[in-house]
Amino acid sequence: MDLSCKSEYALLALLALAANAGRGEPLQIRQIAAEQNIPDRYLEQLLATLRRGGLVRSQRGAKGGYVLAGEPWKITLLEIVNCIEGVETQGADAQREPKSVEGSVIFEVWQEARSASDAVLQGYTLQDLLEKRDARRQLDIMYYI
Amino acid sequence: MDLSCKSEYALLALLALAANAGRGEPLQIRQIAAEQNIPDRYLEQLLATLRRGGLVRSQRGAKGGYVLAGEPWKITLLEIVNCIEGVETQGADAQREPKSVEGSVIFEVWQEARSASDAVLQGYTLQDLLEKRDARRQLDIMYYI
DNA sequence: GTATACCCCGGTTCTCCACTGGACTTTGCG
DNA sequence: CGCAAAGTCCAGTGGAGAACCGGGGTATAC
Repeated sequence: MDLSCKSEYALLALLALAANAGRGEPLQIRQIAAEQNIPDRYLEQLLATLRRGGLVRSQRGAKGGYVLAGEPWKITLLEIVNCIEGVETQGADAQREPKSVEGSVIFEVWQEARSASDAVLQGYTLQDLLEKRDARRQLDIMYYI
Repeated sequence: MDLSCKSEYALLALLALAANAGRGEPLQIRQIAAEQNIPDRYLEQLLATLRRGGLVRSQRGAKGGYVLAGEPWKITLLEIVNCIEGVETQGADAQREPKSVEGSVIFEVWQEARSASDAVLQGYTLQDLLEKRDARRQLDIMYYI
């Protein structure tokens, strides 16, 4: 599981939504895309996927936009990645039936490695990322002085 | 880090070489390719990469072939994957300079996840895989009865 | 010297990722 | 109502990389 553009864009967008969660107003695609340097037509697809996954809610029409569907401290990075990277990918991985004993042993080890990295991703929520970002900003100010 | 054909083929080939390590005779590409169902011209490239990485040694000419360069219990899966998947991939990952604070925070989390899965891969050697395979074979016999 | 292996380099096909475009629908506001 | 501003759906493109194949060269055992 390497970091793809897709996942990174989705994370950035959700982070922007989480930071905006206090105000009642929804954020629009153009705004998120502009401030995070993401191609807007592409971000649109990702937000649609996140909506179908139930992670964000959308408001159509003028003054519309997107809001986070849940609390920032309840949404883990693993949920986000699983949603954005597609469940059918897991299916394709699972349905490759092992042709040899060696193959299935290798596959088991890889699943273990995958579980390990999934556990890390499950250990972080959007809220955690916001806090890490703020801590990082403080650090940057320290360095600037 | 998902399991690619490349890595799986390389693992299978090295497993065959490890199982053959007792005898002094080298294994030939055709033999490995035939018994593991790997396209031989492709396997040739992978073995060349493994040779340049110092994981196998080759013997040219008639009665030639490949032998493991080291002891099966000293070669970890992480070494193999790093060798076969290319070091320049890590470079490309590392050299993507973060454009925003959010981006670098995300990147750090992903590195942590990567480290976790790398640790799992480092915890297994070729010898371990051979033993897992043998245990699996015993299980299959039990089921057969 | 010849057969048998590895060695090197290049090409081909195919799939997927990142990205773009256009037509449509829904909503707010004058 | 009518228009503009937003999201929604579907369809396509371009480039990159993965998997694979072929041909000619070189070393080695017999």
